[in-house]
Amino acid sequence: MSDKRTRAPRNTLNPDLIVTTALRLMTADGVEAFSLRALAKELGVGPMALYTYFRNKDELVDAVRDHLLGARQLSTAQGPWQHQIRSIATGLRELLLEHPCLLRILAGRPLKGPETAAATETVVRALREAGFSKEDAARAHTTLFTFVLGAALWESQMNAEKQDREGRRRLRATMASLSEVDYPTVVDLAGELAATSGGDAQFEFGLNALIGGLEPLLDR
Amino acid sequence: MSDKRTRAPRNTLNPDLIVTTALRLMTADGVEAFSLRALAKELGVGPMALYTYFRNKDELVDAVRDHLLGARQLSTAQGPWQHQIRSIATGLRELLLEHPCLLRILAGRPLKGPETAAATETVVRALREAGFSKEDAARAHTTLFTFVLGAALWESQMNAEKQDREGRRRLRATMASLSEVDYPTVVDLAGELAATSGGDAQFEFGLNALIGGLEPLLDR
DNA sequence: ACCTGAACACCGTTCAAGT
DNA sequence: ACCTGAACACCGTTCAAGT
Repeated sequence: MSDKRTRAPRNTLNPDLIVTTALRLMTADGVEAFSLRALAKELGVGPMALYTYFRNKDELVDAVRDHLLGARQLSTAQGPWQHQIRSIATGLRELLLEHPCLLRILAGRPLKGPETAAATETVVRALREAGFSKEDAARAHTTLFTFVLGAALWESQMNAEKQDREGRRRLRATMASLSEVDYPTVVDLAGELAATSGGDAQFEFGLNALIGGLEPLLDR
Repeated sequence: MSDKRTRAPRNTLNPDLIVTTALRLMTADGVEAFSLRALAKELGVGPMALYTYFRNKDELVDAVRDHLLGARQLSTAQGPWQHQIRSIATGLRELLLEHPCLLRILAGRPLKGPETAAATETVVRALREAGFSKEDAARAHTTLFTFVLGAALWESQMNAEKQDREGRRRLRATMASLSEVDYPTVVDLAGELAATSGGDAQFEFGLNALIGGLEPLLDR
């Protein structure tokens, strides 16, 4: 792609092209492997060309994050609050699993911007309309968000580990190495615990527990 | 400390010294800033000296993680299952907040080893003795773990952002920039939402909801 | 305004070599 | 066994300079 013999023409670049290409590289090789130099080479320009559009690497990564958060349109589920927040949470998990790089970006830096305001609005409005207090609605929202983040992060990591057979071997070897004397219950539940490393059923179990635990707050 | 004039004497290094020093550097400057070269300089040796004890950087980071996970002794709380798992979860959160680098390590790679078998044993045993099914006990355990991970990760990041006044300014500016027309509920709950970015109360809210949501499973 | 090349101060890791 | 120095193939970013 990159033809280093000629100077890149003017306006080869624009923010959107940069972000899209960056996302492609991150998806292919992972966020940790992503570098400005590799991106520049892919775009057929020198590394410094990127600095016309982004002040530094962090800003570019933030732009990729905002691109992904903005692309997916929100669930507009109606009905009971349980159904509404379940729908938002499920949608967020799907987005995060579809784009592991987004997950890593979120796990690596705080959200400073209004990138998630729309999702937050839907969640807290559903809760407020259902009758939750201001404080409970706010706390429930963030609990939901951090749960989805943690669950997706863990699931994504375990999926990555299970990609190669070496990883699967390590996981099995670890379980087999556990002393039945020291950890009798863990050994007894080995199969069940292994099944919790990901999947829809595991996520829904947690989500159901969380939602179920919020219901009593309405009676206060 | 590092006296580059003379050759480092034999056995200046040992795994424990390396891990302890690495942890100190990570705590001071963050995991992302941590490098083998900086560690070697701090120890007064060449970078390659470390390779006698660890195959590569990842293995050393894993060793730091295992060091931290092994150091803290587990809660041995007795009594109702709710109290036992609450105690484990609270202890894990404290450990993670005390050592943000551990949090970043856990968020960055799967646990392959039996590092957390003791904590898992306590949780699943408490649940099994309370009458939960094998599957529910396993799922509840992982739900609890991922919730603590996500909550601590988010809290830790928001804390970091609020460290410097620039970060606090950004957070306030973000909230102020939100349109009351588009996000009326978010604007209305601005104060309450800001209060959910961390703290014991926020964590306990989520933990209570989760535990409360597990209770009905006992009646099936 | 938009892209470049050279340079700086870093990385992790391999390889061959000292003691 | 334990530590070294030189080298390789990378980084992000600054600075001065082209067009």
